[in-house]
Amino acid sequence: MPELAEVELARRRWEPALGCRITGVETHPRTRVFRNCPARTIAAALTHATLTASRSHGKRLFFSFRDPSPPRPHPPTHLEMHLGMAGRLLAVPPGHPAGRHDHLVLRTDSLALVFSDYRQFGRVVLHRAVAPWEGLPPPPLDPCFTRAHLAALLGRQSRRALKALLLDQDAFPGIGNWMADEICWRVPSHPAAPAGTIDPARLYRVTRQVCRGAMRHVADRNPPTPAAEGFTPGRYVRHVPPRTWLFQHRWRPDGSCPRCGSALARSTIASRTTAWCPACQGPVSPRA
DNA sequence: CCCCATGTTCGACA
DNA sequence: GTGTCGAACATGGG
Repeated sequence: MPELAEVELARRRWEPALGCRITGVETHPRTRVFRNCPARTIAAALTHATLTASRSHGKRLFFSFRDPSPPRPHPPTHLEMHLGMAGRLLAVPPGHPAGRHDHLVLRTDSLALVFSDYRQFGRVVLHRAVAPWEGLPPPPLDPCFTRAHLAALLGRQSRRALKALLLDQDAFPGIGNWMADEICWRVPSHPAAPAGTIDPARLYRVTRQVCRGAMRHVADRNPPTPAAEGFTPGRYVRHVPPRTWLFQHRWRPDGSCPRCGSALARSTIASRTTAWCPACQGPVSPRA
């Protein structure tokens, strides 16, 4: 699921509970999403706390909580989540029972907030610190992600394949496999082309276009919660980018380029299945 | 049974 | 130090 727009959508799904007090916390009896942190520690930190803020940063999510009890200054509580390959955040009716793949359920009076992940590649990390998101590299839609910043990236890693660089979360936080292909296709440039051969201004424009478009089509058009009362996880709708995007064609066995109609090529580049248009982007990997 | 999957991490290796 | 690659993680779908 989750690249930056899906992650932002996940954040919005929990947003209706802003200002709500957590009345109870349930954790899956056998889960690895908390990694080394005992589930009891998570539950203890969040029970009776109030959800005060949330933010998404690339593929990371942060939820901030205010502790009720001690009036003493103490380290703030932040919950960081990563959705891995199959993680989802849902808001369901308050009494909704935890399902087989629900690893964390935060109960409030009006909603239950669920972290669900059947593959368990996701993770949930408890931070007891001030602003754990500080110092992270800027995602493409961050004001700090400037043309100069991108040009410096391309210069520093000029020999790396463009796709490998796009997938590097220290360089392009929030870009994943499908957005990387979408960006290469729009530049247009072969995914294996050395980063140093790419025009920084062009890549900057296309990267921002794809990120903004993904936000519009995926995060903005999918409502945070289903409209109907008595909703269940299955009632969530799913909007994806339109057919003018490579996204809609990349997995079809007979997929063709939405720009020129040529048959798409598919092979493994940067260790990931990659789709591209041989006519628009070149049939083989160019050399530096 | 086989293969694949919008991700990250770790160890091996050129 | 660089950069790449395969395996592992756990589960479901074709």
